[in-house]
Amino acid sequence: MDKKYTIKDIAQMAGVSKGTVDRVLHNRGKVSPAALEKINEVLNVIDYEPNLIARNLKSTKIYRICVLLPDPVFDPYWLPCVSGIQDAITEFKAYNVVIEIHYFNPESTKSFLKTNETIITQSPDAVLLTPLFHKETIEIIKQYDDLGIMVNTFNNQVESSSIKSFVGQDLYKSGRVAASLMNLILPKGQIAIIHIDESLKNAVHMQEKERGFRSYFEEKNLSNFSLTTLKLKYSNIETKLPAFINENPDLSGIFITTSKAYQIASTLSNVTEKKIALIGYDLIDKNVSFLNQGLVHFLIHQNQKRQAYLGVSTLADHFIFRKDIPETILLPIDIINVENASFYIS
Amino acid sequence: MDKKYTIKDIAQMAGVSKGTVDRVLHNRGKVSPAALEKINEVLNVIDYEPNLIARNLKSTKIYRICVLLPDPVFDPYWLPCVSGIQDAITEFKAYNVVIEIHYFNPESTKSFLKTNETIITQSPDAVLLTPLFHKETIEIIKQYDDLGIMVNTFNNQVESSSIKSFVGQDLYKSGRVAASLMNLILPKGQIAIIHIDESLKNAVHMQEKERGFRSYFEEKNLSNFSLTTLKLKYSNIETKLPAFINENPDLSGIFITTSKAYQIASTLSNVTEKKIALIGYDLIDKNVSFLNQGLVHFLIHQNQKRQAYLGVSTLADHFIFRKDIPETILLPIDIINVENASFYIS
DNA sequence: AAAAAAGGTGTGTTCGAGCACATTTTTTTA
DNA sequence: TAAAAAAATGTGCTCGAACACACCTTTTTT
Repeated sequence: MDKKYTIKDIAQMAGVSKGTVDRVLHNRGKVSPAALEKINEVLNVIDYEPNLIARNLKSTKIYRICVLLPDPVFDPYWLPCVSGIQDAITEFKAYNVVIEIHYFNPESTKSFLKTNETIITQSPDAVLLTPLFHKETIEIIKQYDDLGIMVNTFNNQVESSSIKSFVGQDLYKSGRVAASLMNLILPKGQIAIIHIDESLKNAVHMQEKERGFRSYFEEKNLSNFSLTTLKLKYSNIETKLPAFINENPDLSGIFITTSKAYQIASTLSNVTEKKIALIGYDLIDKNVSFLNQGLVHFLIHQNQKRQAYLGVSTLADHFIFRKDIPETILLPIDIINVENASFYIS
Repeated sequence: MDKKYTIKDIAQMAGVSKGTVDRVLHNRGKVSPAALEKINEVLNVIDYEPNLIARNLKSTKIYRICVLLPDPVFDPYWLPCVSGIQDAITEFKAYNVVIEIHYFNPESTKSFLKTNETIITQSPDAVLLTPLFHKETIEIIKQYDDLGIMVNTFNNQVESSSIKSFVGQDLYKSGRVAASLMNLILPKGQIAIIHIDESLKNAVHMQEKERGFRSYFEEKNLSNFSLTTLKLKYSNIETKLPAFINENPDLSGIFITTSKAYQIASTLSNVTEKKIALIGYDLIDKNVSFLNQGLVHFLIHQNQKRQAYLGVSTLADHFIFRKDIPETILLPIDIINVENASFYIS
């Protein structure tokens, strides 16, 4: 019953040749009704699963997947993605799948567009990208779609019917998780929601997290808390943050919506002795260092490595094994404190 | 440069036949020093990676892996393992790997031994088991070793040189994680560490968690807490727990070292109105239900599904792709509260 | 009625590794 | 030096799916 049937087996059972069975299996036509019926009868009885190894061995087609990634040189946030994609490269090297990373400067739309052009000249079978620049991404995706190049996204969500799949996290919910932890650390007081970003490219990202964060406090009617939003840039943290702390003596917690918690922690430790609860995102080295020092209380792990890995591996599995590509994959919102951090760092 | 070389390519480059190349690659001998050198020269220049698909297609050998699992009928704790193994079955069905689950009654050593005998008669290539019964497991593993059957373990750790691999969690550290969360919820008071188990088969498991839990409070010198250990059985929770609560009016938190937090939560809700912080293990339905009701504050996810999956998949990867089997795989200690639970339930 | 086209079927080759076996070359022995 | 043994090397088949192509049969066209 567990026996694995081959096309040859089916041919023998149906009393035809393997060529005819092949034509039936692939709907290639040129089969008489009589033969079709005989073969279908056999197929209904047995459970035929084509041998994927044999199929793959024969196919000489090489699948090309390009990954469009912000250069980690500009932001270490993207470093784990490289490692995730390298895992995929190793895994699928044996099959006829070539995966290439193309970097762009996350601060420059021009760089983004230029790298996309390079990719288009390569005419890959699929592209995985992070839609950092909303308007430009929509344009680009349309181009890919016209060329018949499949597009998957990760990290940032963008609405487009041309996108095959999205891998990421539920940002609203992750804001709620942060809020629930903050509520555990603090009995009351003022909480600042700090967005740090040079440009506005992460705007939606950050807003969703804030929305989730606020929704928790509103829903629970926690009136002994007051929430304030603060927008900062890398360049003005050192001046604006101390000023904000002076103006808000009741401040007892800060939720940082990006991976830049370390910048807040660092500035904070120079400015005040006061114990302020910090919750941020991502296990980048500097954040973990402050976590270990006790200056950051919790980090939410967005698992970019796995996001990137899943982004390409679903594509590769689709090409090699004809697996379906799930429309959305939402990764769990991992809660990290000093005690369990080491297990998430790879 | 990325070109994939075949044995035929190497043969051509070295000016020998593919048979000779094959003998060199597999150290099968019967190769002249001259030929050896020529081939090695080529191998040093190019980066030869055998085509795993072709290798696997040829091999007619069917690998058999047996999984020895406590029947989830007796304890739903084991249910996710079944699903994890089924994932592996689906994944490796295409290759020549047959994976079978054999159930035993976790309350009966006899059942454990009997199932092992059944497995031995099947003479599989490898066995994955949960060493619930320490003494019996040691015996059994020795038997498997003598028969040349590879043994992997998961969930419970057992010392034996015959064991190839262990997949699980660092229980000491998971106790510490629980402690750090408890310390966050409570400012002070008495905390009970409750072990619930019918027999002693989980003794080591539970003790490690307790040790970790206590170590956290000792290390931090948290003198405003007092820790008490309490051992219960399924049958006497309803009587002993209320009595314990009466005797300890200062009790403000409970750490349950097994997956039976729901039993404590259920009894507690009938006995007292007092808000007692509960931290337990595992995302079984009843636990999640109490988590959603707010009666359980945190659950630590032991991810049995992934444990079981990794247990067999490392074996299958070893057989198919000759991958190394890691000696220990420690899964992350996932912190779950009501806000992020849904993402971990599959 | 002959030729052409379309329909139907089977055969044979390919992919790359692995291994059995045949063949050639070298060395040893009588 | 010839025969036997050993060593070295090459050839050819297998695994299963995919597909090209050759072949035969039936239908359509001129």
